[in-house]
This record gives sequence, C-alpha cells and structure tokens, in this order.
Amino acid sequence: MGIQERKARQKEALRQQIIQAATGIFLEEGYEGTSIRKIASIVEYSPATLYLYFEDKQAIFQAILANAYEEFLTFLKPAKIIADPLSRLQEMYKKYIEFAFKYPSYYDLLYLEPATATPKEDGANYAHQTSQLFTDTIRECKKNGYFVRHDAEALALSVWSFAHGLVSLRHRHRLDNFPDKEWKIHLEQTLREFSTILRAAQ
Amino acid sequence: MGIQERKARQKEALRQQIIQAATGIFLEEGYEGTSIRKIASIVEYSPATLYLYFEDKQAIFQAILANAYEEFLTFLKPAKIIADPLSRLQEMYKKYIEFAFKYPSYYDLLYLEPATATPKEDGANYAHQTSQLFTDTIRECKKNGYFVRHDAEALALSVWSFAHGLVSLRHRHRLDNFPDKEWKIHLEQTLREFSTILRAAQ
DNA sequence: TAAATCACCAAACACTGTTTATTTTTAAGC
DNA sequence: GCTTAAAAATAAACAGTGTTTGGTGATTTA
Repeated sequence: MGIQERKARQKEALRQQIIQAATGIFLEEGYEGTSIRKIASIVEYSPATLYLYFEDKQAIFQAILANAYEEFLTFLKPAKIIADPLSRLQEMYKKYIEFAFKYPSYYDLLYLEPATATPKEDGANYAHQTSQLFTDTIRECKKNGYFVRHDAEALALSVWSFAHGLVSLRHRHRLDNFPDKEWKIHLEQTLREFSTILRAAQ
Repeated sequence: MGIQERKARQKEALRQQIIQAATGIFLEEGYEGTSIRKIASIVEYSPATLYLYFEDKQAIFQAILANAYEEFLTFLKPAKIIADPLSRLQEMYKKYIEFAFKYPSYYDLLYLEPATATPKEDGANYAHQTSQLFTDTIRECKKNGYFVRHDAEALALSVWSFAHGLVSLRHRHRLDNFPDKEWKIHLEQTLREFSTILRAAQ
C-alpha cells in the first residue's frame, strides 16, 4: 500500500511548490501583485488546479504567513537572550522595526494587509502572539522594578503601536518628505527619543 | 461670452457630482469596494465619461482626500484652543484617534491606503502637514519648559507613530482578541498609559 | 448653412478570483 | 491485458475590475 503514501507525498510536494512560487512573486510584487495565474504559470499547472490544493487566494497566503512569522521569530531571537528585561524590550522593538524594513512584504502580510481571517484564527493570531511577546517582557520588567506603576498589557500595546506606527507610516509613503539618507538618521533619532522617554517612565 | 462660463459651471457641477457619488460609496465600501462603474451608474453617465473629468481612479480619491483632510482639521479644532501646550498635545492625539474610529474610511484614505502619489505632492503632503501639527505643538511645549532635552521632530514622530500604530492595528484587525466592549476600556487604559509616560519625560 | 468642436458612450482590452463541465491520467478488479 | 472506477488536471466560462479606442450626435463657431 505504498501507492497512497507516494500520492500523498506528491500532493504535498506540489503544495510546497505552489507556496514557494507564490512567495517568490509575493516578495517582489506584494499581495495585490500576486495573481493565481502568475503562480500557476510558474508551477506549470492550470489556475484551476491550484484550487484543488488551496481553498482560495487567502489560504495560499496563510501558508506564507506561517513562514513569515517563523522568519520574524528567528530575527527577534538575538534580542531575547539579553538578560536585563528593559534592555531586552528596547532591543526587541528595534529588531521589530529592523525586520519590517528588511522584509517589507513579510511585514505587510503579517501586520498591515487587510485580514479577512476570523478573529481567533490565523490572521489575528500571529498579531496576538506578537502582543504577548511585548507584554511578557514588560511583566518581567515589572518584576525587576521597572514600570511598577504601569499596566503591562496597556504599556505593551503602546510600545507595539509606536513601532508598528513608525513602520507603517514609512511603508505607506506617509514619511516621504524624508529622503532615504535623511530618513535613516531621523529613524535612529526617533528610536533614541522613544527609548529615552520609556526609560524615564519608572 | 457667457456660454463658456456656463459650460465651465456645468463641467464643474458634474465633477462635484462624481466626487459626491464616489464619497458615498467609499464611506461604506472603502477604496477597493468603490468601482468606476458603480460611481458612473449613480451619476447616470457611462464609465468612460468619468475619464473626461478625472485622469484615473486615484485622481477621484485625491479629490475626496482633500475633503477628508478638511474634516480631519475640523475635528481637531477643539483641541487646538487649549492653552497649555502639553495638555493640547494630549488632546490632539486623543482627537486624532477619535477621528480614526469615527471615520475609518477617511482615516484609511489619509494614512493607511497605498499612496501612489509622488513624494512632494498630494499623497505625502497631508501626512507631512499632520506631522507638522505635532511638531509645532511640541516646539511650544519646549518653549514652556517641557521636553527640554528632547528633539521636537523626533518626539513628534514618536507620538504620531503611537497614535497611528494603535489605530491601524485595530483597523487592520490585528487586535481582534479584544471584543468591542473590552476594547473600549483597553483603549482608554492605553491612552492613559501613554499620557503618563509622556508627562514623565521632562 | 457648413465646419469645427465638444460631450458622450458602446464596445473592447487586458486583467482579476473563482466555478463548472469535461477530459486525461492513474489505479484497481477481473 | 482489458475494463471500470476513481482521481487529477484543465479549458472555458462567469462576473467583476480599471482603462482605451473609435465613433456618434449635439452644440458652437465662422
């Protein structure tokens, strides 16, 4: 009965091929720029075939989303090692922002693209995990005597909002008055500024 | 030579009719949900005719954008009266966030929708004006002895990023783990939290 | 009244995500 | 090996999108 196993393997192989092709286009052209027909032409199958492997376009991107979040966690890992929780928190949102500018398409898919997924499922789930990441770190800060008068969850959302806001204003070209070179300096200045006011909030 | 004037008036009248129809659909269905054909059917002209009055879809929404920003400024006006610049700053980002939740479509068009406009023109321009609004207020704070050690522009971007981040995470359903009722409380808590750390940053 | 200009639109073009009906390929049973 | 049943793949269509082209009929000018 090795035939069914081989079939399952082949089915999974094509699934992965579709995801890979979709990721390739997506990273260069974004969500809207990635069409079923483009993906189909790369894997050399008809567009209709893709619907035997994925329910719809959204489903393909949920598979990419999983990989994107893996990438994101890997990117954040170095920050997680830092012993002092306040320094760790700062390094975390720095890395968060660095990830966003290094992988803009991944970032958009994770946090900026319209999410049609149902609340408790995929779409909002990765976002919830991210918010937990910040909340947990701030809770540790509180244990170490930082932010004693503050609410961990609300402060975590503030920090995350700052980072996400900064990134998405830039990604959506609302900060184009800063040319690329000038922007780099201003970004660093803004990060320092935010770090300063955060450290002052004991 | 009143004929050409009458013609110009009629042309302008239809232009406004198109903008009005487009705004109606847009406020209920968003940018993607607003099609040229839908607008054309409301004003009872053919889709092709709209291209005699606007270069493309984007151009129609730039006209709406102007109205949206007017609405935004009107909404912010009460905050601008406040004498103490620090209290004014706080009321400004509160009103900013309030506007975003009251007119989500307008907000999206202004700050969240992909902007294809050239840097120095419309798209980034309103955003630049918004950033100036925050920067000017913080400069006044500095004159009154607040934020003396801080850079006005960088701090302004921090504040704006926080407000925009909070709004867009919610608008893009990345905070759906908070149901509507719970969210309202958490939003207020987060605003208080941010206000606290801002006040501590002397 | 004839010529020129203007306003308008039907139809087409090149796309999009998705579904249906049909064909081709593969495996199973005799 | 041949037939039958099941599985896999697809051609073609549907309903929609933004936009362009070519042409018609009304209006203004000369």
